[in-house]
Amino acid sequence: MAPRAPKGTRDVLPAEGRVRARVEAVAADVMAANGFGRIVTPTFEETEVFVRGVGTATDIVRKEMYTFDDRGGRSMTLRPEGTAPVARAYVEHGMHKLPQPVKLWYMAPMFRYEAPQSGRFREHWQVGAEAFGSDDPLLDAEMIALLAEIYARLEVPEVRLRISSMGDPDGRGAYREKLLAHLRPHADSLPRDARERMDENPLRLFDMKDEAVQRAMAGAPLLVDNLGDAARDHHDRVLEALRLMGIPFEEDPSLVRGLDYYTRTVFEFTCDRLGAQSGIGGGGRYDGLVASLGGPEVPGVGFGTGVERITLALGEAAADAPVVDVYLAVPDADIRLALMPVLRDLRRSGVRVEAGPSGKGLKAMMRHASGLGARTVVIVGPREHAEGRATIRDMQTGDQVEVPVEDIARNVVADGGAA
RNA sequence: GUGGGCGUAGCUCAGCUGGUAGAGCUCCUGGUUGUGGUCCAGGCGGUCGUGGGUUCGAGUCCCAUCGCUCACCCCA
Repeated sequence: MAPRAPKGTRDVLPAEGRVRARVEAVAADVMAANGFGRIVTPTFEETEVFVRGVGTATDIVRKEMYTFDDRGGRSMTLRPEGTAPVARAYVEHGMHKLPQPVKLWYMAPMFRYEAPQSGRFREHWQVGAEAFGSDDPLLDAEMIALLAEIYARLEVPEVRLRISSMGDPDGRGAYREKLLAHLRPHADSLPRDARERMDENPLRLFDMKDEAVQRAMAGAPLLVDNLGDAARDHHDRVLEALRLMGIPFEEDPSLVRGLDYYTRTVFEFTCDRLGAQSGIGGGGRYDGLVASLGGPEVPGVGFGTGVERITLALGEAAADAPVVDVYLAVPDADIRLALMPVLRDLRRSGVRVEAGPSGKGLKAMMRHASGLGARTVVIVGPREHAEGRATIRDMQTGDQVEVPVEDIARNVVADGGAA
C-alpha cells in the first residue's frame, strides 16, 4: 500500500495555496494596522504548558493532545492551541516589563487528536492574536473589531458574532452552585455524558444539542444575569464600544468556550456556510492565564480563527491561475543548452519563465505553454539560432515577431506587459 | 469513543436479476520536416480497498478487516 497523508491531515495544493496566501497577507496587514508584532513559538512545548495553561477539565488536555516522551524522557506535546504558548513566551522573555499592552499575533499549525469531519482536522492552522497587560474593556472590543475586519477584507460570507461574559472566577463559583441546584431535579432524564459534565463543568451543558439537555437547560439561571459589578461594567463597556464601531453582535448567554482560562468576555464568530462546525473563530479574555504559567498577575485577551474554515467558507479554491508569463520553446537540446544564460537573465528581470524540457517537439511545447497560460512564447530553432535571433509569439493574438536574442527580455516585457 | 454513507483508471463516475471491466475529462502520440488553445484518429493507464467464503464462474452474493466521509461530543 502506498503511504497516504495521516488521518485528519491534508495536502494543500497550489490552487488552495493561493487562497491561504491571501488569508495570511490580509491578516498580516490588519495585524500591523492594529500594532501587533508577529511571534513564532515552537511546534511542540513541554506538556506542562498546556496542562497548566489550558486546564485539566478541557477535552483538549483530557483526550486530544499529541503527547510523547522525547529521548531525554521529557514529556512534550504538539501545540493543540495557540494562546498558552504565547503566554509562556511572554513570561519567559519578561515582556511584562515592556510597555503594556504587549500585542502579538501568529499563524501556525495546531494539532489535536480528534475524529475528523468536514471542517475539522487533526492538524489545522490558526491565525491568532493575543494582547497582554491590559484589562481595558475597550481592548476586548478592539480585538473583536480586528477579527471582524479580517473577515470583512476577505469577504467571508454570512459571518455572525455572538458574545457573552464568563464573569470573574470568584463569582463563577457561586453561580455554578445555582446552576447545579437547578439541574439536580433533571439529572435522571439526562444522558450519561451530560451527567458527567455536570461534575466537571456544568456550564458546558448549555452547548449540547441533545433535546433532553436543552429541555433541562430551558429555565436555568444565566451566567450573564449573575455577574459581579466589575464584570457587569466590563461587559457593558465592551458592548457599547462594539455599537459605536458599528459591529453587529448577538448576546448569547449560552455561549461557553471550552477552555478553562476564559474570564469575562467570550465571543465566537460563526458562518452558516460551514455545516456542523459553524464556528470560524473565537476568543475572549483570560485574566488568570499568565499567572497560571508562573508569571505575574497580568490580564490578557485574544482570539484564534481557523484558516481551513475560512477557505471553506470562501467556497471552492480559485481556479488555476497562470503560473508563467513567458515560455521558452527550444526543441533542439544543444540550442536549449546554449540559451541557459538567456533563461537566467529573463528570470532575473522578474519575468516568470518556464522553459520546455529538452527532447520534446515544438508542438508538445506549444501545448505545454498554452496549458500553463503563458502569454508569450519565445521560439528558437536552428535557423534563428544561427542568426542569433528569436521568434516571439503572442499567444492571445497569434502575432509573431523576430528579434535579436539580446532583445528578448525587452520585447517580452514590452509586448506582453508581463513584468 | 458511538452511529450513518461510501470504497471500480490520475479525476468524476457507469457496470441491470453473478458470466471473466467501460465512459467522459486529463495526459501522451499523430493528422501540420518548427507553432498551442478547436476538430479528427490512436495510445498510456485498473491486484474492481484488502483477506476469506459460497459458486463451474464474484466488481456484482456472504463474513471479516482497513480506509475515506458525514454526524454526535467538542472545537478553529
